[in-house]
Amino acid sequence: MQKQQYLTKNQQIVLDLVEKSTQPLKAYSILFNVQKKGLKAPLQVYRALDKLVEIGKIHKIESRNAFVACKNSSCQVSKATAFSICEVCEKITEISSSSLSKYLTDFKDKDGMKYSKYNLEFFGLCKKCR
Amino acid sequence: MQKQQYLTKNQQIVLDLVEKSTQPLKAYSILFNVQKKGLKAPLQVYRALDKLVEIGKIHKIESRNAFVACKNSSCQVSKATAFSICEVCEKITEISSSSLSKYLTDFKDKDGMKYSKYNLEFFGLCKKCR
DNA sequence: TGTTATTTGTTATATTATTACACACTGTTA
DNA sequence: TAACAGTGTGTAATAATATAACAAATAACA
Repeated sequence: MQKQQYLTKNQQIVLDLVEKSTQPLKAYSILFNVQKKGLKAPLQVYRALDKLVEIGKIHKIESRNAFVACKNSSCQVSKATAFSICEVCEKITEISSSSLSKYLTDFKDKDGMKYSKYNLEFFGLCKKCR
Repeated sequence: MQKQQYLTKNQQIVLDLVEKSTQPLKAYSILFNVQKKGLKAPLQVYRALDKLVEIGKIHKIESRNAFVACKNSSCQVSKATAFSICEVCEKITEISSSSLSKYLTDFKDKDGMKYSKYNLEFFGLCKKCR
């Protein structure tokens, strides 16, 4: 069997919700919102989220246990992510800076080790909150 | 009242344990290990961890919900952290690269926004696992 | 000594995430 | 076409991670 080409029903329902949201959503908030669509159990949501993260449609904000849709339409795989997080209003923005991603993708540590993936989270105050 | 100068008993117990460990520890594994020393409840551990993270003695590996002692003895505040994580053996190393930290500390986004703190996690395979 | 902030201990509970198992769907291949 | 492999689904139960709320103890210091 080939790798899945299209999203399944559950994955599409979850993705639609996350894409509509202007801010990151928590898993159980997603669950609450999709219960009318038939996803009754946490696992149904987590499975959809896992897949969507794997194929790069959404990202997980690790420090917040929350999920956002990937804004970068060409993003097929989630292997280089960077976010800015306002510590007051919790506004979260995906950073797309080619110089930053180039710097980090090329980064080698002391032992010359190169990494296949990274996640970066910046914290500070957004414009409004300053 | 002045900012706390020395660690409290609970904080010291938790720090000692985390410093002795060669790998990151989970909160409930810490709890299990310090129960003989009188810390019986999760909250006692979490409170100590919060404080230790705040003063930079330990860092949290967000993607793993685990805690490591800071290897950098001069690290007083935890505001710029970077780790490498092996996705096979889960070995985690704190990266101390002055060029990396300079690059990230100086990083400004499109709007010219500068951040006060960041956390970076690299994923890949360590030497042994390749 | 009285005041204030911080820390502690305790119980209960909230939040986040996974295990386990039976079954269904889809395409491959023997 | 029947067996199978891989993936996805539904469900219940439970594990793992983290916080709320409150009363009491402790430390700093005017």
